[in-house]
Amino acid sequence: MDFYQRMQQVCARIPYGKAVTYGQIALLCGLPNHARQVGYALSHDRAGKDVPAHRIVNAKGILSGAMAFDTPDLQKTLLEKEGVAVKHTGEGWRVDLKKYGWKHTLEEAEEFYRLFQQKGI
DNA sequence: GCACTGACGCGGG
DNA sequence: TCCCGCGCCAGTG
Repeated sequence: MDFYQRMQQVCARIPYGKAVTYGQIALLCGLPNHARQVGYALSHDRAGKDVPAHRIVNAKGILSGAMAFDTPDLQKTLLEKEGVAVKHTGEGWRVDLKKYGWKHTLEEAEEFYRLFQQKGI
């Protein structure tokens, strides 16, 4: 099970209407400090094309919007369609991670990873 | 092997 | 909260 396969498994478990950060994805894969690889993987479709990439944002909750989607507003549109409020700020479109974040604490993330390991993934 | 790149993260002020 | 600097690491040429 390599990094990209794990990523696919983790991404597939992101709940509808929630947002997660790159760093959390890496952590849930059991590989801390690999946030950049998560971004790389998504932008190059290394983790499969059916992952909910629009639910992945950076640590501040800012949408990448780096033309990685077909249209610049696609990520924002998809999130709003799921009931996630997206607010425009100086840095770009931002979601409230306090409200819509999937995992809020390190403990929750570690617990999730333990369950992941038990399944042999 | 080397240098550079990037959908990033974090601590300090 | 915002801004800044430094750290991080697989891919790529």
